[in-house]
Order: sequence, then C-alpha cells, then structure tokens
Amino acid sequence: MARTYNDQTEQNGAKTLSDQAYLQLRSDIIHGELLPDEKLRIEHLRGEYGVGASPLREALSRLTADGFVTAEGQRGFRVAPMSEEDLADITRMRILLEKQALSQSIEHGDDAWESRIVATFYQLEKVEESEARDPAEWEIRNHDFHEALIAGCTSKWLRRFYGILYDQHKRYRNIALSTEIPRDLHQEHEELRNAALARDTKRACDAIEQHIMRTAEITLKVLREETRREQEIA
Amino acid sequence: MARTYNDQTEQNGAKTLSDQAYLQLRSDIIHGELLPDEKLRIEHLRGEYGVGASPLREALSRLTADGFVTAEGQRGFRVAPMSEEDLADITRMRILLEKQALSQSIEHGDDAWESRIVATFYQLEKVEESEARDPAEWEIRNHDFHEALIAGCTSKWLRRFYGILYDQHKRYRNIALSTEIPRDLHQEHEELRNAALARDTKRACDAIEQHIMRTAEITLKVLREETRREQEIA
DNA sequence: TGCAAGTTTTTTATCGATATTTTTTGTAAA
DNA sequence: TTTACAAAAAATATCGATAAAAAACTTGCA
Repeated sequence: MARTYNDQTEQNGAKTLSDQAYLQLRSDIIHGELLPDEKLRIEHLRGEYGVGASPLREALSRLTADGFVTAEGQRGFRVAPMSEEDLADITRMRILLEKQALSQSIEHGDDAWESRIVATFYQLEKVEESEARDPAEWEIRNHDFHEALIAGCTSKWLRRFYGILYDQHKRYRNIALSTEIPRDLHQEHEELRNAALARDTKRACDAIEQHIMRTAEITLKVLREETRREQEIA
Repeated sequence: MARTYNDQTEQNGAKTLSDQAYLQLRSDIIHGELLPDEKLRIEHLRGEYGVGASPLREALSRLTADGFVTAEGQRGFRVAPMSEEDLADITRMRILLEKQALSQSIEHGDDAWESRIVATFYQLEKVEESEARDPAEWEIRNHDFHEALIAGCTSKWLRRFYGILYDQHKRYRNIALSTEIPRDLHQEHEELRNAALARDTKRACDAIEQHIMRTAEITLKVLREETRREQEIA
C-alpha cells in the first residue's frame, strides 16, 4: 500500500526523497522559479517541497557540485548567480564540448544513430512549423535532437560535462524565452542534420558552432535588456 | 575556547564538518586508501572520520556529483570504480581541456603569469633532481606547475572541469606510483615551460598532449598488470 | 543623529532516534 | 545437495530536536 503511494508520487527515476528534491530544485532553478542569488532557506523549502531538512541538504550539496547552487560556510545556500560573463563562458565551453562530442559521434555512429537523428529532426520540424508553438514542447524536441546528434559519443565524461553545460545554458535561454525567436532555426537544424548524416565532421562542427553562438547572442541581448531595466528601477 | 579548538582541528578551508568529511573522503579515494567499488557504510565511516551521519551523507552526495562516488537508490554509496576505458576517457578529455586552458592562458597571461611559471618550474626541477624523491612532494610541485601554466585561463567552467579531471587522473596515477618513473619528465616539463613563455600556442599544446599521453600510457601499463595479477589470484 | 556594544531572533549545522528497505541467515521441502 | 521461502539482522533514508553561529534589533552613549 505504501508502495503504491510512493509509485504515484515519485517522479522520473527518483527513488529517494533526496533525488526528488534534487530534480525539483534543479528544474525550478533552470526554469527561473527560483531566481539567481535567491536565498534558499531550509526551513522555507521544507514546506515548499514537502521533505525534511536532511534530503534537502543532500540535494543542495549535489546542486552545489553541479554549479546550480552556491554554498558559503555557515551561511547556507543560494541559487547560483547569473551574469553576462558566465553566459559567455558557458557558450564557449559548450561549443568546445559539443563539437568534440559531435566529431566522435560522426566517427562512431551506426545506422541506429542515423535513424534517431532523422526521427528527432522530424519531430522538431513539426513543432517548429506548427502555429501554436509550445515552448515546453519545443524545448523537449530540441533537446532530443541535440542528444541524438551526440548519441554516438562514447565518452562518459564528455557526456557528463556537456549535460551540465546544456542545462546551465538552458537556464539562460529560459529567462530570454519571452521574446519570440526571430531567426530561422529550422534552417540551422537542417544544415546540422544533413552535415551529420553526410558524415562531414568539419561542416557539422561549423554548423553547431554557428548554432550555439546565435542562440547565445540572442540570449545575451535579452539578458542585457533585463539587466538594464532592473538597474533603471533601482 | 571552543573557537580555538575548532581552528586547530579544521583543516584547509573546511568551515563545516561536511566540508571536512568531503575533503578527507576525496583525498582518501584519490590516494587509494578507499579502494574502487568499496562499499561506504555510513555507520562505519562515522567512527572512521568522527562525524555524524548527516555531514557524511552530504559529503558523499557532493562526491557523487564529482564522480568519485556512486550512489544507488536505497542501497547506499560506493567508491567509484576504475577501469581502462575510464582512464582512456579521462586522458582524452584532459588533453582537450588542458590544451584549451593553455591556449587561453598563453593568450591572456601577463608578467605575473610568466613569473609564476618560472618559479613553479624551478621548484619542480629541484624535486626532480633531488636524490630522495618524495612522491607527495613531487605531486604538489607538479600540480603547482600545471596550475601555473593554466593560471591565465579566465574560464570558470574550464577550470572546474579541468580540476575534476586532474584529480580523477591523479587517482589512477597514484595506484601506479609504486613503479619508478623511468622517462625524462624533466625534459617534457622544460619544453612545456619554454613553449609557454615563448607564447607558442601550437608548440605548447603539442607538448602538453605528449606529456599527458605518456603519463597515461605508463599508468595504463601498471593498471593492466595489476588487473591481470588480481585475476590470477581469483 | 550616528555609532557601538550587547541582546534577541533567526537560521544553520549537527546529532540521536525511528521507520523502511535490503541483505543475510536459517530452515524445510523438492 | 539445491531451491524456495521466511525470519532475523543490518543498513539506509528520513525526521524531529538541539546546539552553535550569524543576522537583526535594540539601547546606551558621544
């Protein structure tokens, strides 16, 4: 009986309360529910997330190692800050790692790898072309497509670091999501797909670099506007 | 009074018991005191490290995010396994990141950066030439030299990832430390120093790649021997 | 008013206790 | 013997309580 209750309440692959708290906090930070520099008071979070102090502290410890949260001595936890420099840093690193992952992927990818790229691209295409663009839907499809591209990469560490950077970047992208995406994303994705399927490493790397750079530029622009607006208020 | 006691017992910058446990566990894993795949029982560790369950669990959570510990759903923690594939993976990634960090460093490094390279190289040289090579001393000097080389790199994320990989690699290097280092490390380090000071990015990157590759090759050889020996026993 | 020392309140970090889950051990049937 | 099952033991994950630290708030004095 208790098992049934647990099965219903646990989300994703969260087997412990600590995992649940970790995933929820992570998601809330990425999606801007928890704002940069915001103080994360254990007592407050307890009520918010419905778990005790121990699992919360464990979750926050992990998020600290991931760079989503900062922890200072006896002064508790905060949501990690955001800055233009950090975005530039993440962008540069993401380009480096995603190019590497893509190269390895093109080298080792088999038929299943190709199929997955075709399939995820098609799904992404559908969302991009639809009138009512659901940002959440697009986010998932976009992630699936990028994952498919680097699925042939066998490096555990490259995947780990890339995953962290993707989500870090996603946090920046999310705060800039309000503005409509003006550029022709579809064309960029198509070029990426074709280059990968043609096993043209150089072309694919150039495409991914351009793609990440443009996304980052737009995000940076929105971030600057928001920063300016905040300063005007203060 | 209590403060004085704390000041004496706390090591490094560890402001909390959790930090202490984190640093000690990390060090013990890197230095092989805790063996790969070894079960980390909270109750046992409590006695060993003299802290309660909560700080230990927090420390283990962080180490999990760092990749030094694995955690499985209601089944506790283990020291992360070691394998030839993992070593190869770490090596490849380290080359990628250290080359990048070195490039940025050569580009942005100032006079202080140059001075630090010269100084740390000199200290490393001293240890390498001395008759009684203290591995612990060498380890520190080697780390200082490599840190100095990439000190000009401004990327927070690059430093973070590089730091993790350096320590992961160090774990592999430590288990292979018993064997005497036969190659001419000094020459490799000198080439590295000269190339960096000459601001020759290409040459420095080649040097660092060779350097890391050779270290990894020797480590791999010892790791293979140990694996074989273990299998013979079993 | 401005500042500084002392006091209260809040918050954090940690411990001990408990319920739940996993592993081990023991026992009987195939 | 081996296998299957049940009971016991061990270990984990979690909670509530407490001690220690930091922040906020007085209050006294120049």
